[in-house]
Amino acid sequence: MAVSSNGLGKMQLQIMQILWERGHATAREITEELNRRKSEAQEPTAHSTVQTLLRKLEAKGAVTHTAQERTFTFHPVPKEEEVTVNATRDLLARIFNNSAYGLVSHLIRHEKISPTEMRQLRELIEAEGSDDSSGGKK
Amino acid sequence: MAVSSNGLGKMQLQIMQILWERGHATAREITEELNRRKSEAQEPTAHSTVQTLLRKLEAKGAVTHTAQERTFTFHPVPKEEEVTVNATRDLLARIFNNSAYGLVSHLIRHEKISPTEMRQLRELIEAEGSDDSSGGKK
DNA sequence: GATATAAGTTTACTTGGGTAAACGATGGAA
DNA sequence: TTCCATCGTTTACCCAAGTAAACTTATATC
Repeated sequence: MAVSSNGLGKMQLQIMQILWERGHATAREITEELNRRKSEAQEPTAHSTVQTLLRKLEAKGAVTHTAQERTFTFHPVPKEEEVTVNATRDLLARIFNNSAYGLVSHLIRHEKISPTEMRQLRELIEAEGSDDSSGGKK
Repeated sequence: MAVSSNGLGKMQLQIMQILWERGHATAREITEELNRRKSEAQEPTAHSTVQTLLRKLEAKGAVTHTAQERTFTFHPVPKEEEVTVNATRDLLARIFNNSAYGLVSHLIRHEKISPTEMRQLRELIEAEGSDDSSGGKK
């Protein structure tokens, strides 16, 4: 394995994201959307590459397909949230010693957060801090 | 490439972490520390594997070495913070559409944060929110 | 009906991470 | 002085991701 311990590579993740947004898509649609998203100037991804990636995604159970005539429509299997949770936990474990606090303080120190977002964040934390039964945790 | 777009694999990152902690170390020290850290029950990593990894790390400029007699002492090249920033930005870009706020709110919703940490977090955000000149940002 | 088009399938290659045995050299122990 | 432990080096796999051409088949078109 490699990258992100979601079990999904960079391209694979992008394909999943397209599927999550649309609900489902054909290989052709995915190829086009993928290339629409990358800035011109960089090589578009070949359609056959996308098909190979879909194949590998299906092999590992990340997508399924249904057939319309002779065209496949692909459906995402894992929920986006699940992948998000895994990817985040991976970073947490690998870099922040499983300290969510460590990650947040890193973000505040090193990443730009607009005043608006800062305010929202404050509200979020106020709410969560005073009411511990908000139910989101795991 | 793969995993984490720090340009460092899982093992490579662990080696770097040991080097950051100690400042420097021999291959043998790294192997031992690495295996000390993994729970018994799982296979220790062979020393030659560690040497190969060090070699690859050196090839990509992540470590350098100095020789004492016929033993190499390895030194980390990038700062830990730099790698942390990159790994975090990678997650941010790939999963959270570059929204630090999105990541933080995800953490609050899905990861356990102790009341103590929650309080520290609140303080951190209060401080940052009211005083914008804390200098950490980039 | 011949053919271009487009879908899926097969095959193949590159790169990078991880794993580790085999090998050569050297220095200390017996 | 011989031999073993230990360096570092060389060599060799395996696997996953990514890339994509080549191939097969079927359909729609001229």
